[in-house]
Amino acid sequence: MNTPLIEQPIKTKTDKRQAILDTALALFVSQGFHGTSTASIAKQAGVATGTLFHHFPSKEALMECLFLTIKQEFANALLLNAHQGSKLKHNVKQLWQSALDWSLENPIKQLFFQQYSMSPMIAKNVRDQAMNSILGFISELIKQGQMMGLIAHYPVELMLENCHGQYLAATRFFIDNPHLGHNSQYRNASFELFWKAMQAD
Amino acid sequence: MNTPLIEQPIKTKTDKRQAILDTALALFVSQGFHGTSTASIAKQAGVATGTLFHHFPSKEALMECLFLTIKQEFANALLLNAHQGSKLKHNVKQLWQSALDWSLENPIKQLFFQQYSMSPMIAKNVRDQAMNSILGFISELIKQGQMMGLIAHYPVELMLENCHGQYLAATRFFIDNPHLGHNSQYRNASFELFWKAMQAD
Amino acid sequence: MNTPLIEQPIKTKTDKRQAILDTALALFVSQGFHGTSTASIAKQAGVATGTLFHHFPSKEALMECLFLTIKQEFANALLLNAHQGSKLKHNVKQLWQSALDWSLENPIKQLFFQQYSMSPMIAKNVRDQAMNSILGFISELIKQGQMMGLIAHYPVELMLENCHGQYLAATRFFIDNPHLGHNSQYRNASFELFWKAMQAD
Amino acid sequence: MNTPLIEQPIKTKTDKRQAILDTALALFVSQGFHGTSTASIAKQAGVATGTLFHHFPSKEALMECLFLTIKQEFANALLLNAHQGSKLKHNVKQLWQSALDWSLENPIKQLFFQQYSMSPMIAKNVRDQAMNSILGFISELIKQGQMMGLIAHYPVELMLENCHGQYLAATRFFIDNPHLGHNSQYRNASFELFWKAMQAD
DNA sequence: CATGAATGAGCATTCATTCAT
DNA sequence: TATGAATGAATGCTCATTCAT
Repeated sequence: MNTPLIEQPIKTKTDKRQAILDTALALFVSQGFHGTSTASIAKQAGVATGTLFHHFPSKEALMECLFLTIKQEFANALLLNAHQGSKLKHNVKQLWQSALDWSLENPIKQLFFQQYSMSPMIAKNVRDQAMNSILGFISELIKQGQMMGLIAHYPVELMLENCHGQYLAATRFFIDNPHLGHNSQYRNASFELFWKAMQAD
Repeated sequence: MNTPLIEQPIKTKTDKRQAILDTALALFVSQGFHGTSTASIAKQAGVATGTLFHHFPSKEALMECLFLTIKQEFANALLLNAHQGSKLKHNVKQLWQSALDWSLENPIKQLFFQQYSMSPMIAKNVRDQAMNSILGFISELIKQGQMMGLIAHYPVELMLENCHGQYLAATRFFIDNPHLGHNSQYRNASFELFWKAMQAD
Repeated sequence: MNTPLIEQPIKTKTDKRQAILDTALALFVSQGFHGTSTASIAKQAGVATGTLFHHFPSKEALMECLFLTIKQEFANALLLNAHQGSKLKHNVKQLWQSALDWSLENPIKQLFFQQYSMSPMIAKNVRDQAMNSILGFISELIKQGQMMGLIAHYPVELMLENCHGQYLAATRFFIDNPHLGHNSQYRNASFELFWKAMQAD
Repeated sequence: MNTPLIEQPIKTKTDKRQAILDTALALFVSQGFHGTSTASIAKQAGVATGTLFHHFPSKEALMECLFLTIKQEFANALLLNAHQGSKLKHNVKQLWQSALDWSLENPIKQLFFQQYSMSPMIAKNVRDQAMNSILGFISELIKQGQMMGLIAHYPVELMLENCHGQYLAATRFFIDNPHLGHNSQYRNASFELFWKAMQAD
């Protein structure tokens, strides 16, 4: 980036759209969806109110886009680090760590999930779609583990919901206690709790 | 107004207050807090708009009252059935079953928790207070179990959060799949997942 | 109504509703429906913006109410002065004069009709309903005249539309030229044009 | 951009201007002036939003241009078929038929007149100008007929307004009842009503 | 000439809350 | 206590118009 003679804040078109998304994320998390006016998003993003509606047909659509974008980001982070080693437990632990890492590196986005993953703010079909695309992958892992005799034989849907619940609980804990986020005792404990629930006896 | 010859259904003061609470519960769950206007609560409860504000100083206060009332109801249901038998696992299972039962018998109230237990709608201190009053009791159980060597020695706060997460996951599952609510295979599975996570090796 | 010690401008509930209707009439005529904001109606009527929506569910509903109210007023004025004499032409002339008089006494309301009677602003069914309730009465007169051999035998619907068209033209003329409104030469001419079209040869 | 080998449908400048006018006509009639956004006109005309403003300085100017263009078209159609025969009634009938024909062949444009000829949408001077240029011609016909003793001696301005009113009524009727548009009984009736009003006794 | 992203004033409507009765 | 008409600030969204490319 070379220093221009005169500092000019130039925003490309993509920048504006992204600025709106970034600002919306921050405000939705800190003030809630209804507590955040479209005017305040636009203002803080440095664009006109009309611009928001040029890029997103409605406030709800903006929220939906935000949700799907972040979910995808999370899914990418998980898959990127997923090793297909021969030891299932090791693979699962890797996954768990990646998920924890992502949430610690993106605390705002994680808070966004905590608040909106189950809220009626986001249309049920969008929620389910996003969820299934990730949990579908976990679902396969569980079935595979059961066939190998490494994972307990409980109904898969129940186990999936349980995985999700334990993951949300763990991130909630680490975000409320950020100084423990890299404490291996706590991180291992969180995984062990999870794994003990899942493993075959 | 003279005394009518024919008895007319008269709502006592307490009735009106309760009608407002009941209606608010139903509407907050189905339409969300912000999606529910005080006018609609009053109308559906069969009272005037002003009446709501005679009983509750504000919409937020009404929500807070609702939240605390239901939490207390839940706590009462748990404690009522809590046996202090000698076998810890049995006691815990009893507790788990009571909690599941309550959520199945009060699905609307459970949905209310799912939606609002972690939402910024309810002031953090109120949320924490309600939570600790119940989890305080669970916390004691865990410590006791650890001392007896029956429960794994992970940090208690982490375990507490995990308990809560697993409970929310289980009720979410059973409310989404009501026909499995009394299927003992699923109910036992949900407890086993939980207990395996908690138990000492 | 006794004189209060201190003159207080008190508006009863009905007053406010009526003030809104009156103001809306004046503004819709002078600035058009879309050119008139609900805020300006409320302000000029001396009420809060919310009050307008307390009495009318929407701006369109306000317009519809205005339209039907004025149409009814017009119909009442016509019927009030309708004599059932034995001479048809005399009766019809009486009617024509009453209609002209009403429009001259209520120029704003007449302008309202000129602007909105055929505009898509008012739902077609509302327009037709209002129209038929008055034209139904005219329709009977025409049929009766035809049976008596006093009115030409053209299709009734066509004659009705023609009556309406001539009436609008006449009032347009007199409102554009107010000084001729009571000039009997012009008034008689307007009636003669009309009657000659209608009469049997 | 190099010359393409294959001919591609290219819109010439005039095409785009005309496309905008055509689209505006259709939309103004079906949705009203205020109900039609310039963006929607541009989109449906297949041009960019900015293009509309290259051809017309404002939405109002577009409307004015549309109005004058169509009025001229109508005037041309009338004059084209106007025979200057020796029998006045025959000439007038010819004119009436031409006018009816034009309105039946151009129903959208006729609806445009019905909606906007008297609306405050179009500046009064533009309206009057367009009107007089045509009615000036009619005005001459009336005076001529009066001098020949064929047309009744009422004030000319009143008769002009009456002509216009009857014409609007007739086209309204035929557009609402398209199947009668070529029924000679109805067409003749519409003329006879008109002519009887005008003719000298 | 043509484009379409950007603008920001303006609008209809909502809603928690008040208060005279 | 109970009522419900009245309030007016706040909000999501629209749209004619501009301008850099």
